[in-house]
Amino acid sequence: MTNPTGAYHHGNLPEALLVAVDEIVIAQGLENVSLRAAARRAGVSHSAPAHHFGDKDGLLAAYAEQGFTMLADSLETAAIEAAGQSMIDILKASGAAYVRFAVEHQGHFQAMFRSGLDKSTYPELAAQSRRAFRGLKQRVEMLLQGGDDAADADVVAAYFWSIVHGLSSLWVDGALEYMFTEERPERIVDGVLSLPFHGGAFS
Amino acid sequence: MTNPTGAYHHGNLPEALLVAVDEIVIAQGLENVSLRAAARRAGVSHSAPAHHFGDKDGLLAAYAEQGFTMLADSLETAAIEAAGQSMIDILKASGAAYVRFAVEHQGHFQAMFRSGLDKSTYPELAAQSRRAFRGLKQRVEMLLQGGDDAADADVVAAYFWSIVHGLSSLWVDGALEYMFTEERPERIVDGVLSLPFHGGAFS
DNA sequence: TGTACATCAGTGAACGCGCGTTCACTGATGTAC
DNA sequence: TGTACATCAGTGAACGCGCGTTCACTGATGTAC
Repeated sequence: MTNPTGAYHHGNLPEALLVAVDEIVIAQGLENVSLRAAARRAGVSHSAPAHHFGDKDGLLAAYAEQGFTMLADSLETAAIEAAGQSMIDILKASGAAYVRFAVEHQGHFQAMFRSGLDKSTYPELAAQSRRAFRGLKQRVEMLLQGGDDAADADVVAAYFWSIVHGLSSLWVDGALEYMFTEERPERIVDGVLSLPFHGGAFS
Repeated sequence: MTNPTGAYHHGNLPEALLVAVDEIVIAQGLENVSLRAAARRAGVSHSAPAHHFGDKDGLLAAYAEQGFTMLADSLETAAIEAAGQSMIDILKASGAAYVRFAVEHQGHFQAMFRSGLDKSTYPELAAQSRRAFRGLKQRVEMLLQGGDDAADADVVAAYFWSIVHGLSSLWVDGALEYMFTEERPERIVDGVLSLPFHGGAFS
């Protein structure tokens, strides 16, 4: 009887704990996430999280998986909304969605790539991360089919992924703002996303 | 009289502690660095590190600063060695040096961008990070001077930086190998670094 | 050549804290009959 | 309509651990005279 509503049963504790984790990562960093801190924020006893997630890694894996699910959904939505435009514009929209996701869900983004979790231990986490990447790669392959270049799809996919992941990482870690003090990050990102297939072999 | 040589004075404890930090980050992750663990590895008492670095953040800041110094030096060396080649090739060599640094010094790379240290508290850290970035930016500006495009130097610098930083991050976090299981990361990186100014406006 | 002394480098005990995990438990819910 | 019972959700005490930081200290070094 310690949670906000006064009820013994929380109602949706797993979800509430994931929200708590997100708040902690944003406010105090990924390294300060703990089962006890999440429980505190959710207003339950310190041992409640283990009941749902097993252990600390289980909690982090669920949080990261939630992130990959959201990212994959965002990329899908962006591609659908850009349908009918040129392949280059569809890719630009996907890239913008990737960076937007990273910035709007900085906590998830960090957990997804930096938690050091072994994906083979968490099959659902692995599945969602592959789903997120698969969409990007498919669109790169569609772009290449239109061209007359014998470009390597893996290399071009890695090229595009590096750009959007690099922008995301630099922004999330404060490096973009630190190095371009007079620019709004949004403007930088928009400018960069116009360059990848500019001129040359891909247009 | 507890250190390896049996001497009370260590000789070069600050440097030995930075080596210890590096080993810890590589073996156990950035989040497991502690003053006590570093002291243990260096074979000194747990309170010795504070004597040289003040507190934990001081130790991490010194480690990150060492990283930026090495990165700036590497980029400088790469540019000097590529002197005489085309601006595009000089940039490609710089990008390769950036990624090589990140992979060969994964511990430093993580501390440099992910430690969450406030650079205004550590002026030397700030200075070295700016020095590293300045070289990259200057070479991008030299490339643009040669072209007839009114490209925005900040945007092109961010573009190039995103690519090399994205490649580095994805590699360091294991994502490159996870997503391209049949490829050697070296081949992916080499391929990607051939694309940025391929064809079009920059050639 | 020796001695006094200042300075620097590292020690070790102590403190309070937050952590992950375990476990016997209790409260709440839902279902079979 | 009620009751017995199984199951699920969350509690709270306890454990051992590693941590950052402080502080009075001791050992080693170097320098002035």
